Amino acid sequence: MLMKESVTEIISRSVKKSFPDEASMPPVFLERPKNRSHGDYATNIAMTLASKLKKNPREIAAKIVDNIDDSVGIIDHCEIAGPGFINIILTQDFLRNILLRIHEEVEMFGSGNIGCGESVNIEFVSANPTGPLHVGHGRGAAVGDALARIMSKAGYDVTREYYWNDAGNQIRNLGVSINYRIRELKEPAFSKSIPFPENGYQGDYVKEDIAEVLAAGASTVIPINLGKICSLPPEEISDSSALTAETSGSAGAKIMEGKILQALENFGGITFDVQQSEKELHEQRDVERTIDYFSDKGFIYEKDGAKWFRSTDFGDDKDRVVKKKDGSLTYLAADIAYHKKKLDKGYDRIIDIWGADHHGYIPRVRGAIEAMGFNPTKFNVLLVQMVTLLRGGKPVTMSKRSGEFVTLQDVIDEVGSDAARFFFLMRRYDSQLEFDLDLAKKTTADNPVFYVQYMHARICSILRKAEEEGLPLPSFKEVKLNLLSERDELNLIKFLASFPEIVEGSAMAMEPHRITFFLQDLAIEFHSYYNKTRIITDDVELSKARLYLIASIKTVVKNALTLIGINAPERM
RNA sequence: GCGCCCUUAGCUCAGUUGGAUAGAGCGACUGACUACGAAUCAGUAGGCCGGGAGUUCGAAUCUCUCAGGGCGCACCA
Repeated sequence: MLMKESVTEIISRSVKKSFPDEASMPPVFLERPKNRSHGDYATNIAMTLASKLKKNPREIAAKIVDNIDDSVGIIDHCEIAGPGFINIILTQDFLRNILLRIHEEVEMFGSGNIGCGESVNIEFVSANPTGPLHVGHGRGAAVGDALARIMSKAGYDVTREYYWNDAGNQIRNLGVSINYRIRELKEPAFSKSIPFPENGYQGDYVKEDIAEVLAAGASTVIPINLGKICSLPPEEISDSSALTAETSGSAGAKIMEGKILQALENFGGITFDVQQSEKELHEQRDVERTIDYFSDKGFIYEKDGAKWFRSTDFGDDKDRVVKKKDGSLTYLAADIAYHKKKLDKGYDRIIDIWGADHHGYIPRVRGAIEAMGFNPTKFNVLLVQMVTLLRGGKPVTMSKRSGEFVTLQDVIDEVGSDAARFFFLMRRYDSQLEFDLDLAKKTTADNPVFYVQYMHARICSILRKAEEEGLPLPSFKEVKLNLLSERDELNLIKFLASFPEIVEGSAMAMEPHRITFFLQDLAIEFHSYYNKTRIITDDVELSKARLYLIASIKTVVKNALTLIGINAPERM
């Protein structure tokens, strides 16, 4: 049980005991006061009861405090402050015993069950397989992966999913781009007479990662007809309706999918439980069936030769086409089928992580979800804001059209996976992020990721040193924890004790950045403590107690870093 | 034109259900190495929480309005 829960329960019991005649009482909420002199926890319950009971909040508070029955010895004492806050001060013994729990639970410390096994599907990245991942995708990946880890830790049953948009026009556009590059490889003069396809993908990867591979016959996943591509009349190379375009596009997409998954693997080992292909939804007629299902329910009508989803019935500002005049299905149609498939699997909650530029798309998908009878509040879209890379204090210019952009892999190669992950999680996901590449590489305290990892390495170093001096990490029985009586030491213990609550709050609010902030705050506290306090002293008992403390810190730091997919180095 | 998000210290940002004197980091300035990692630490300065109105015991937080910035408004994906 969380420390906070135990305290909440004690206060709740006292509230009931103080006012037994009241049928219903508002729940007790505890907060951590910003000001440390206001205790370890504070509650405003007396103030919220004041209007209901028509009494002075301070009187109510006094009564509640009087009726507190704390047999376990968690609460040292309470103070009534200001307009009627109850400030709660915990006993030092109770706090110190948290260290025992950390040493017992090790990597499990921080786990909780606020999720109650609720099944959650988190879909993230889902970048189109028409090009490499760029920095924006990297942020989505960092957020999604961390959220999945955090929610798992908090007791949710998490499924991680990637949706491949491997069908439609963009794949054919990729196909004509590939065909053009293949032709160019085979006939060096080709590009002089025929211009590059208008909607084509200009990036070098089309040439280097796809066309060269296919031209060499190296990919066998989807066979392409090289002879046909090379014998096409030159003006038809840009014809995206040609079968060769689709085949080459699919072959190229397969190659890109591999590259994307590899980049994610390199990014702190991001993997997925489920990968859903859009093409497959079409091939298995899931999309057609979903439209039929919507038709049966009366959500579809025909106008101007197209089929429309009546999304305005569900809060959208206009109805949306699902089947075009030419008989082809829209992207939305497939996406509805895709979400139906997820819902049919029975998830309690669906979380989609999208780039913020897709926000206009939410009402129609939410509408479709509501139309399927799913509670729309269980469908969450996290919109991840854009990233600006800075080098030398100046934004790095990127243009998707010309194919000049910095890929996620480039950033990983330059600053490392750990720093990239940390930087992507240094802000709330919904605020724009400035990513300073120079800062991310620095090995000084200015660089937050370094500063945090250094805390871990430093602790490891001290523990090694202690061991060399014949002071191995003591067991709980050999430690006199009451020697940890410095203010800094108790503060550090409080930090560690709050970790499970941080995880819980982070999971419930779906805000991974809270873990990053927690780590930075803890690092400040630790480095400061280290600087004014010697861990290894002539006093063996005191040294043992302090070693026990810093070993606890090490465990919590490692657990927190793991939640955001970052290594906890023993040496740097 | 309509819709969504944003505006907090010089810069980049936190601020959990509305709570007490609004917090960090960076940058700036002043200090600390016979040391378990100075790859660090201690201290100082810096604010009308974009403006205005409302809701209430109480607002950075909720509502309205105005200004400034970003992003969307396809039978594209």
